[in-house]
Amino acid sequence: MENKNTYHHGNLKNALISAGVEILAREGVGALSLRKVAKKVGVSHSAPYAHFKDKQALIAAISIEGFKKLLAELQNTFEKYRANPDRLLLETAWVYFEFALQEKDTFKVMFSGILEKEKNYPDLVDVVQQTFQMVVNVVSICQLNGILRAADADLTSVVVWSQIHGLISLYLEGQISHTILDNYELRKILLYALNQFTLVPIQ
Amino acid sequence: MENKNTYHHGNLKNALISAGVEILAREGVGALSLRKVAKKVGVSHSAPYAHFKDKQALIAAISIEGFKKLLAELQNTFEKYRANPDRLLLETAWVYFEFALQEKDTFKVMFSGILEKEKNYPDLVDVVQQTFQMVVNVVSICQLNGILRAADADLTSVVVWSQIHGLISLYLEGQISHTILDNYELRKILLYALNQFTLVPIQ
DNA sequence: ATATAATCTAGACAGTGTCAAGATAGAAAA
DNA sequence: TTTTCTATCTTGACACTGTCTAGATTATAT
Repeated sequence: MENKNTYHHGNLKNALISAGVEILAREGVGALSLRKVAKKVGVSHSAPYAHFKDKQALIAAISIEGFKKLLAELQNTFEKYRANPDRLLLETAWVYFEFALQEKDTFKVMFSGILEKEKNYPDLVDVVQQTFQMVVNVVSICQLNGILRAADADLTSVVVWSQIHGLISLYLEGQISHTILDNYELRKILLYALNQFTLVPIQ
Repeated sequence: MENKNTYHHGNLKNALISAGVEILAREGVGALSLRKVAKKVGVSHSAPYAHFKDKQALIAAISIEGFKKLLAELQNTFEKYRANPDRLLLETAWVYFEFALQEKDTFKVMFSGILEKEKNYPDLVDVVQQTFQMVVNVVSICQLNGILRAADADLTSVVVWSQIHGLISLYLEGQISHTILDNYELRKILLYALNQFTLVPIQ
């Protein structure tokens, strides 16, 4: 995947992260091991320790990568729909859904509490905070345009985010019964959920 | 924990499940291993294989135990508040929160997608279905009493459940920023969330 | 150029899930 | 009761895991 001729890889840290993301996509979170990541990059099994304190640190880096990608897509959507606040909310939520569906196992890693709370990864906290800020931005615009109630934007954002996150999480875990999924497609369910929050019906 | 004198344990299957639950509570999901569970019960490292096909099967059994406990508490709450539908919704959600907070890692195991969807555990599907049915019951009563809109009870239940589940999940993962948690306690946030759904404000 | 630091390898260790072969004991059949 | 069968449990092995140490290699700074 990278230049492997030299003793020093040159870009090992990023190569390890990419390899980890690929393994997540191809084989799932259960197959993610430091040794496999190292082998995939063509480096010895303990080479990663020059760049990551432990496995958790690699997972944190992968999470950061995931959040950055999600954040970028949220920003795109924001620019695209900021003039149409009624669609902005739905499309923002939908981007979240699409990310979770496409990067199923990366999403799982990002939110499944593998990382212990004790250790704090400042860069991760940063990008999570930025991602949440995007939700706040969307909520704020919707409030200004009479689509959402004018309550505390932070509080509303947390609740809206939870709604979206809970829905896609339960869906990914297969917890939403098929009898419901047969009657309503995912986007319809999302729409119904978001319409609980809106002052004006959106579609 | 059980009679350990005889060669045959007598109640090994249940003992293994209990030991697993204890390890989850004491050391967290990262420390849950078949060998540790076996040692805790005082049995050889491969004795569990007489009762569980593999580690996933033990985890499924632990999940079932968790859902049964959650279900029992939901049923208690239902009986307690069925005459007060305005509190029923809140207290049902709160029981869900309390379970997740008390049995943090069991909750994580129940919902963190460790179990592969391919393998299906009928008993697990059963108890999950029963748990969801409790939500439907609560939602139905609330609809009959004009607390919730009279829409499809299944659809509304999925969305309400997602809201509750998303909120406590993000909280447990530490994703809800401290600036918000400093301003609002968890129950207030939950209340605000549920009031998005209700026709009449609840408190 | 030389010293220092960053990067990578090789080997080891304890712990893991899982399988195969065999020991033990309770249950069923004779 | 004795015999057979089957469920249960032990022992030993295997490949794989995360992590540590010691040392080799290369880049960087003095």
